[in-house]
Amino acid sequence: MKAIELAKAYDPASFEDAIYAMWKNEGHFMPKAEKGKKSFTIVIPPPNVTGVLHMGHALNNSLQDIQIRYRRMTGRPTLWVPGTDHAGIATQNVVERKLRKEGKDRRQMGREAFLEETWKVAKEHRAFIDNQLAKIGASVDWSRERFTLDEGLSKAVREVFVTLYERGLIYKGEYLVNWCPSCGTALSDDEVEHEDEAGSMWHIWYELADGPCPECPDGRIEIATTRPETLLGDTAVAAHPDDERYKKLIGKMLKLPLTDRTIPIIADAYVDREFGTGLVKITPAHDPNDFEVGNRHNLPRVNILNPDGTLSETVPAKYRGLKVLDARKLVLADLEALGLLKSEEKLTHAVGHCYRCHTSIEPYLSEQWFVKMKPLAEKALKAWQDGEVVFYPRKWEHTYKHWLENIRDWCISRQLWWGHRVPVFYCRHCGAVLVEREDPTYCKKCGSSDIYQDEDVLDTWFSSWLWPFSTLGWPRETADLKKFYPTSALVTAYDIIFFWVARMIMAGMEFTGQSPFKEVYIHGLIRDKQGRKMSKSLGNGIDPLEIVKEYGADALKFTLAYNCAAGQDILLDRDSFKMGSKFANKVWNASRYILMNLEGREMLDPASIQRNDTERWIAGRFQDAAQRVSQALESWRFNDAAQAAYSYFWDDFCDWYIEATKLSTKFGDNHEKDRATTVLLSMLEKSLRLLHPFLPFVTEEIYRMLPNAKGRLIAQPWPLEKESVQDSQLEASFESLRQLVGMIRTLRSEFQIAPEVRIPVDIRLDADSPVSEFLRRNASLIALLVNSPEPAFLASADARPEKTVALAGKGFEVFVHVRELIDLEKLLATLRKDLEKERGFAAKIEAKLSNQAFVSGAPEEIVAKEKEKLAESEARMRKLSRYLEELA
RNA sequence: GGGCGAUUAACUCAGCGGGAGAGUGCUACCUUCACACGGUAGAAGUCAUUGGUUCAAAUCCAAUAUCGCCCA
Repeated sequence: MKAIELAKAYDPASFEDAIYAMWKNEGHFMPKAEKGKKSFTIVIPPPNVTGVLHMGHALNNSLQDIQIRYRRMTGRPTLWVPGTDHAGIATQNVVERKLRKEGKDRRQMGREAFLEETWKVAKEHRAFIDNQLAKIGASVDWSRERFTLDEGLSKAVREVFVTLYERGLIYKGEYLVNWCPSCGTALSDDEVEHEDEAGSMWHIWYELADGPCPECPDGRIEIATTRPETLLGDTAVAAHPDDERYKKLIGKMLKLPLTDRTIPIIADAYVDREFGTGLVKITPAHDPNDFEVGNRHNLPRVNILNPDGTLSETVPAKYRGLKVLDARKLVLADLEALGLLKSEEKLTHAVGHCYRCHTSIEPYLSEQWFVKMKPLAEKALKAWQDGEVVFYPRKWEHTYKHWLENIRDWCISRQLWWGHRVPVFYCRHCGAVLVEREDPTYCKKCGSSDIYQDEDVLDTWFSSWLWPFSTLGWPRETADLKKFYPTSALVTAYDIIFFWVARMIMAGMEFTGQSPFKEVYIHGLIRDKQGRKMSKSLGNGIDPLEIVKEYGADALKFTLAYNCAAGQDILLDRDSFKMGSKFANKVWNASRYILMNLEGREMLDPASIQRNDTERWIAGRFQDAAQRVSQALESWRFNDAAQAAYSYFWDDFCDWYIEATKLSTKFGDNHEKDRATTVLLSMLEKSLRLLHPFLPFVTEEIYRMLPNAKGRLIAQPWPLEKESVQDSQLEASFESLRQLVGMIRTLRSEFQIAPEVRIPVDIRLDADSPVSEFLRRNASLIALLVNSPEPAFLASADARPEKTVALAGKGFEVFVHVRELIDLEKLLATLRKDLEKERGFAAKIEAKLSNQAFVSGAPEEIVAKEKEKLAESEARMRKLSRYLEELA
């Protein structure tokens, strides 16, 4: 063979793009048809089409990619469906902002022109996101990429809307909804973020219309509110029916301040007698609870707001057109002037904000479309109870359950243009409501063709909740749907369990009769080292593409996986990614070393090869690692998987195995060199397969150079063998060798013996030592690893050689010929310290063993282990004491 | 108010019943063999506090404190 020269430094930028293109062009991302193998499918959580992938996406997609690559290698037909989400509000905001900069306005443009513009922007952004996914190495099947506004997915939305309508689960009605005055649309409850804000509780006097009376000599009552401007929409004041203080006032009328209206005092059990004065102003059009009270008492609803959040025609002229906060100031000032403002106390209270633009949400009375959620939620709950869907970690199932059990109807109409238009038509002639699978051209009821479509669009989540099956072709019975649905797993962060995960399960149960995925893996969020969420406003975000540029996609992926412990948030800074980068570099250089030494070597027939101790040992370590990685990935424990791979490759493969092979490759004869090289190449090839899911690019790049490569690494079988090659005897023997080498190295280091100084070493084997054969057999290896001439072996009865420093091993002693090189006092101190430590250890075990409760209570094997530990410790103490005596 | 998590080495975190671990950082020595993005060796922790269960507790239970998240 010829030597193969890899570049001296690992430089991911020089090959990652080419490798990705190669995988893609060769069709490796598409599922292979394997008979008899169960498919493995993941649908990507679709990012917002106008968004930019942040570190959270990088984590999410890295984890999916690791799973997908692992399952693909196990031979299952594996599919990862990519795609994006049209993100109604967010996208419309982006485009409107852009238009404003150009001096345009969507209303002037008209719906059609606006949508055309939005499609253009969406397409550009989508290409950008696709590129980002490719950069981080996501092995998604691009031929199946979907967008929530695609024709097929829109069909699914239509089908679902009409079906739910037919089943009586969709209705239209005038209710209080969460209104974002800035976005100009209704939002669902889940789209409102509550945040504590500093506010005030104002106490206001309401005067009785008929003046003072025996029940209220003061002629006025006190109410408290955090939103004084809404008093303009009050239609009653309520007290608890059993509240003795106000019983006699029920039915009396009040002058509503600042207006010429009068409102009644009513009784309703909703009022909390303990709170404030026990009297509550009732504003049915601006508070959810008041809305209910209003319904019970048939109160009028006075909607004081316009859709843009300014005060409407229903309020006195001076307040009209003011924004809520300005109106509040003016109302307070006017109340003050009238002597009706009793007091103000500061408090903090939770205020709802729009999850897209962060504007304060107003409860707003309007006509909207809703989905009746109870029946859907029941099915989703049952699916979970029946074990059809399992969460990793399990704790998120509580969140899921709690949300479903307390679910409220879902407001699905949005006052936007960008999205799936509500598929409802109205007849101008007879007022009929037409909900059909195809757009009607005339009214089915009266035959008139004077019909028009609802202006609103549907909530984006109304299309994303269908994602796992709509992407596979539903409602058509496609081959993909049959083969890949239900999908295997969903990978997402916990912040969208409500928005998305629970709703997908509901939709899956309702429309396909099964849970859309079997497993839900919930990972944490990425935060900075101070634990703060990464955000644009804080400027503490880390752009995954910059990390890819600086360290490579493998470093990004590996670092994220290594730090991804079940259910925990991940705290990172830029430097954290050095970890993955260093590991990739290590893999690169270990491979470089092996490949650069192929000159003149010949590959031997693997069947003819006799493996030496180290080679059998590393094979065992490899199997152990493969097993641990597999198990960890099967149970979604990414950090365990990454750590097992890491410590195998670095601590075992590089530090011991490769080092040990130098004995053969540097000092062996040609046949021995060929033999060792053949084994090395085989172990490297297997190791690359094991590492591939975590470091796909660098492993594939190296694999291309391997003389023993077969095709592409991405398509190679997962290297876990069924038969165990582990040998605990061999493990233990190798452990002794490591101990022996470690002790000598420590001595050299502590007494500052230069590395190039070769020091002779004798090894005295204990009488019954189980490792004597092993150590004798590996004498040359020991010599190589500690830089000594080949050690001489002594029997237990042999005398200690002169002028040596003694070291106590397990089953052996080492005599190092360096007495004249070292400081006697220091050596004595070291020995005393060791002995002291050993005594402390032995004393603890003795105490345990002399405790009758322990001996009788603990399992036998534990007691036996303790006895063995004590015996070992005693043997070591005997050796150490002897060394001290000899020195004295 | 209800729920969930966290508290382990200077930092970021694993471990979750049987002698305290990793990565980074730190110290010493080494640019000689693939890697200084390296090697070898080392220092570093009353596992938040207080009780309890157990032969045995960082690990299980209870309370407390601090921090964080979700829901109302």
